[in-house]
Amino acid sequence: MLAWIDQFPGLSSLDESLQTTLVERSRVVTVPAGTVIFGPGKAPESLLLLLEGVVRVQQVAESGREIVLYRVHAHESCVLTTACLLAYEDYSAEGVAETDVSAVAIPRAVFEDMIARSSVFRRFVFTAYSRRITDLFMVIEEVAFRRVDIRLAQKLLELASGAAALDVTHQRLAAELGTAREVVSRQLQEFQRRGWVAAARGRIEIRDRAALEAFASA
Amino acid sequence: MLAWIDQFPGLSSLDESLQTTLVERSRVVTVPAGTVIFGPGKAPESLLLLLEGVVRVQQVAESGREIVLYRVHAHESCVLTTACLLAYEDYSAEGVAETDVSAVAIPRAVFEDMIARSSVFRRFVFTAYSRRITDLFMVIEEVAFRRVDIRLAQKLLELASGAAALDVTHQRLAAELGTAREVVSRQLQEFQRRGWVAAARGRIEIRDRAALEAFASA
DNA sequence: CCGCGGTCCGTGACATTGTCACCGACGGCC
DNA sequence: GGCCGTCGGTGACAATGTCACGGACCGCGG
Repeated sequence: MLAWIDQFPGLSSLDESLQTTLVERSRVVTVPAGTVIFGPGKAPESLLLLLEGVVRVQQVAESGREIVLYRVHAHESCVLTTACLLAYEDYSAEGVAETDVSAVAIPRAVFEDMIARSSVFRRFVFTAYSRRITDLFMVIEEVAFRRVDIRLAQKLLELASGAAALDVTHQRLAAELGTAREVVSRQLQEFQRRGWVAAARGRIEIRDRAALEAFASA
Repeated sequence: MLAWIDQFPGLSSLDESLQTTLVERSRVVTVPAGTVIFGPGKAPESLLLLLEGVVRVQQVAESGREIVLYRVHAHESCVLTTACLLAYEDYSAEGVAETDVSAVAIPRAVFEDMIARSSVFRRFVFTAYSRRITDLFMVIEEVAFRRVDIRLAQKLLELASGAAALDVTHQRLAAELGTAREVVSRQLQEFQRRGWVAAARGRIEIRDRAALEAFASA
């Protein structure tokens, strides 16, 4: 039952004995879509390595406005927020299971032990860290310096990921971008006027991908 | 010459032998104000622990717009950006010495060694990490959700830090907040009209701290 | 002393984005 | 069918960002 380790390239070169330790001292958990995995007042007690599903990490303001910081996909880990919570207290981001999720939970003590014993594990953790931090830098750059119409076009393409349509509400798109619903609605109308998309309740169809892509990279 | 370790509360409980190792295998460096310590195309090869001075970490967009992410003060470390660079490559933030800086430079190999050998050192590093990440979350929240007039008032009070006046240009304030100079100029005029501040070329005098504070916390 | 170049700041017109207060449409559900 | 919650559209307005200026100020060399 060492199977899951193979899903994490950064861990496959761990010593045989450490692999065994890691597998024996962790357990696989599953949570249904929509679960708040961690957040203010709900510190995780383990480091999660995702086997299946997607976790969305977002920030919620008192005003109710939201912004998505990044997503953790299968074969990635929640290091940043987790380790953050291990060391420090106050906190405002939350992680939500976007789909049903299964993950390996590594208890804090095991995490510390592995960090101490394995340079491979250290590299795994620090690499994951730096990738997330780079994501945060990108979010800051986007929010501070880029126009919302451009960002919306990018986000539509990203969420569609090749499909011809995506099921998403204006409110959700606004939360992705950290803006207001009305702004998204207006921009979508404009996109629609230009024939780039077609909108229906909770659904957006991509009509002219090329044009959207050109606009998104402007 | 174990003196500098005492300046870092998180390290003072290190084993005697590890303290010695750390001091022997690192060296103290000094850089003049204005130096770009790290940035795109200039990866640091060491972890820096600041003994004296302030390092400003900021992001610069192609458009020339800037935003300050956080500052590293004496008795803190540059873990985030440094370890980030140790593990991962592309990067867009830069660190600038705001004052003359003296710091302990811990080479990468020593850093890794200490992480492996000392739980105290690990705690020191992860705590510093999480503090910075919390800073980044705050920046995102500020930029995405808060009004610039409020943020400007906060920033003025923060930069003045008790003094009656501060020497800073509108351009610099704009970079602190990630906005445009014109916006700062307009807001400062409004503050001046209300009698809260008095502005001169490169200098802002705080006239009514109480009012500013009240406004900043609104 | 004067001129000169660079930095710093002010300004008006305009585009973009955010906020507020609505309203109607639509979809389940009893 | 009526009710209710979600979803999206709208207009007016405020806040913020952009652009293109121009003038004030500073240090410096002639």
